[in-house]
Amino acid sequence: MVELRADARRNLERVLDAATEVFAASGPDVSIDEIARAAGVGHGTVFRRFPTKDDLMYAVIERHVAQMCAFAAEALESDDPGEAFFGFAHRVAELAMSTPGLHKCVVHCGEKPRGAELGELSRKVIARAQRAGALRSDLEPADVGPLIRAALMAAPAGQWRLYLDVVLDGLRA
Amino acid sequence: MVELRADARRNLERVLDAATEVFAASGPDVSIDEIARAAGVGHGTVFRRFPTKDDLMYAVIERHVAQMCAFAAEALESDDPGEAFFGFAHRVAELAMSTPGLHKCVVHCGEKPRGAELGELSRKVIARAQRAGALRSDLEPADVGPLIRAALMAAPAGQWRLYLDVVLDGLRA
DNA sequence: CCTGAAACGGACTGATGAGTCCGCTTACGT
DNA sequence: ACGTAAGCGGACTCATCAGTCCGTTTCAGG
Repeated sequence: MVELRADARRNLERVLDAATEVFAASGPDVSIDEIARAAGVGHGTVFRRFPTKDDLMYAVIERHVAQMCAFAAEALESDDPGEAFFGFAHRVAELAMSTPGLHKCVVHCGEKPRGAELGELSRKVIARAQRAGALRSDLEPADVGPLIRAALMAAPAGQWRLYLDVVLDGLRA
Repeated sequence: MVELRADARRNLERVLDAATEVFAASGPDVSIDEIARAAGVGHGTVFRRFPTKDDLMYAVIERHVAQMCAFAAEALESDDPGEAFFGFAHRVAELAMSTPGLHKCVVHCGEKPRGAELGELSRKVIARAQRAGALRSDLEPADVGPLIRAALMAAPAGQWRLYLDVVLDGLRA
């Protein structure tokens, strides 16, 4: 990609903005047509930049996932592994639930974009908390994420903090 | 429905059997065509008995839900509300996870078939346990089901008992 | 048997959504 | 200003699936 023509760049931005908005509002199941309409372009234009719907979704959630990775990295700096884990969980949940639609996209994309990196960092945060005795150790670090995500996605509108609290309580050693 | 012709009755049974099997294997998203094929009938035949896909699904999960209602009724007899609730939760989970595909159907159908009845009975079991101080009371009885269901559905193949355990621990007062 | 109503099943419709194609338009270097 | 390659967008294909319709087959009672 040497250099985009001015109109191309403008449309690319419009598409990304619209996609972010629409995915945030309605989750991963919206059609490309809807996004194209919101962006004020033809859907051919969307597909030219993002060959598949998933490609577009990855682009949209990239920042989200990067931010979560940053939280994890930060948690690894703390010298109280237990506290670090619970703080991390709260921060990630806060970010995820600030735009539930986008979070569903993150879940939908699973390991693809920077998911692997996020998974790896989380695993470290969790394993460290387990080693410190702050977290029950009869489950794999890989089980913690799904449990929390499941609770968050099951929660009705304003209730997710309560649901998170229940699961985190259940996770304590 | 005065009396079904012999071939009609035979096909009806075939359809119900096939639908149970296929829904159990693949959850609520299978197509009617697939079920009809498994039953060895045309899909027109399926639609004649069950005007919509949901009608078929209701018919298939009816026993499932009835069984869960029975568990709830039984739990209400017990004179230890706390124990009754946790036993109920385990029994329901056991039944649900014995055929995860069907359980997804139950979730999909939500309140429709005897779901309302099940919801009402569960509510009583939960409220009783809360009154007895065995369950944290900062959540509504209606929140307990979703939390447990979410954990079960998030669990990988063999791990659901562990996930259930985490959530139930978090629910204790 | 034989006949009519019940049941059958597959062709058909209509909706939806991802991804392709190509004739027209427009930016931009010369 | 102008030629051209990059970009555009919508019509089109292809696949899937719920639900309808109707010509044909089969059951069952007389």
